[in-house]
Amino acid sequence: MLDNEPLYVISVAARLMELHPQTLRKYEREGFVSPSRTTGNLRLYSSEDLERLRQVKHLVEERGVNLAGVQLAMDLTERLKQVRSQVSHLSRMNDGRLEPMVQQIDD
Amino acid sequence: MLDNEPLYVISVAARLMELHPQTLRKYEREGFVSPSRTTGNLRLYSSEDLERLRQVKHLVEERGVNLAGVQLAMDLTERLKQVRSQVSHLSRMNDGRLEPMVQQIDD
DNA sequence: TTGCTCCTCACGTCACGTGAGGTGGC
DNA sequence: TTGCTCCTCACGTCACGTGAGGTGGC
Repeated sequence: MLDNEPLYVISVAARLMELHPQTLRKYEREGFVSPSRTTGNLRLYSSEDLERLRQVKHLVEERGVNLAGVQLAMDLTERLKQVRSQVSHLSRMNDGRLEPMVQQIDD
Repeated sequence: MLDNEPLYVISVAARLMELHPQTLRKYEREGFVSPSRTTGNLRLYSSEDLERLRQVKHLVEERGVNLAGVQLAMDLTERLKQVRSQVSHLSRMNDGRLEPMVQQIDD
């Protein structure tokens, strides 16, 4: 985390994300995001927090997934990311002699 | 598909799966399962169909995922399966010299 | 004929978003 | 003080499961 990273209180974060402040609090309760706090207990959202919120918002609004589904999808996406990094590691060990078997599809 | 594979009409499939017949029809409408049909248009569920239903039932009942989330989870699981097969292929090419970087976690 | 199947429509329940209400400290 | 924040409670809406109702063919 950078020292001069911008941080946003909930009203600003909510406006930036076009989400209701109560929704941000709910997503925190669900464990999707963990904003830091001021000594006065006010939430401070980092760019990283906003990025997480963007992912959740996309799954909920665009894809109609409920919060249990968001949880699962983020777990699976994380695993996929790990296994893909393993593929890229193994490919490098193979000195570029192999073609990828599976094309990466991004959505 | 085997010739002598057992097939079940909806009442039997529903009893085996402990799901309401209307729920089976709904899951078909959602594209989670595609039972074959008799010439008289009756649904016939194969063991493969039941396995798909088992997965859906698990995600819905145990994990609380809605149907949009089930769709997404099954897509991601399929991709994970493909990438993992790629890992195992690459590992074999490496002649067993490498340790796996990532442990497979099954749930 | 009986008991199944097909379909559509409707209702109860629950999750989720969001507003209200009361509090307290920059 | 004002306008924010904190929290909890409550309500409207929508998705989903499931029942009813009417049909038709093994």
